[in-house]
Amino acid sequence: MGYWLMKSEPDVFGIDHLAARPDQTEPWDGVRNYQARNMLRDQMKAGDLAFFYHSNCDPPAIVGVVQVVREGYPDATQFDPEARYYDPKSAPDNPRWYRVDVKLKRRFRRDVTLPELKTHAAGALAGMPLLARGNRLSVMPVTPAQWEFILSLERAG
DNA sequence: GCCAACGTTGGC
DNA sequence: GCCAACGTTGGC
Repeated sequence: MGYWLMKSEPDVFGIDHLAARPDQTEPWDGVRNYQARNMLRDQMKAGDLAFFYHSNCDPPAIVGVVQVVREGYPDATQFDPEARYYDPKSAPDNPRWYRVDVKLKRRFRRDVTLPELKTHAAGALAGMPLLARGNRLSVMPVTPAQWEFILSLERAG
């Protein structure tokens, strides 16, 4: 089973929005970066777990866990001229962008903030893309060891 | 609100 | 194919 981290801005679509959705499930759409697209399309499997990360807020933090409940399929918003994420260069017979469906698994007992994560950047979380300078990937892999360590941080707080 | 980092675009 | 210009991300 794979582990991931997925970023979203709480003002746009935060964990509260996900919690309010029917069946607490939502398509994770609007990803318009090829590296992230490849992970959504090719690597994320049903049953995989992901940290839900709030970005562009104070403080940025991991706030919960979601589960992939539908594997990669074409992101319909790319074909909708009214949609914010419309991509006129993407052809319906050869979709450029993909999404997965995620379901809220649980909220963290407490937020595990980016500053807290950073205190382990040279230790247990070394090499984590989230902590790399200038990182902008909105979907990224998490190793099993990193996953367990972050859960231990949550429990320790 | 600022700005560094990064990906994409498009002229050549 | 190079690279400058531009737009976006996201921490601060």
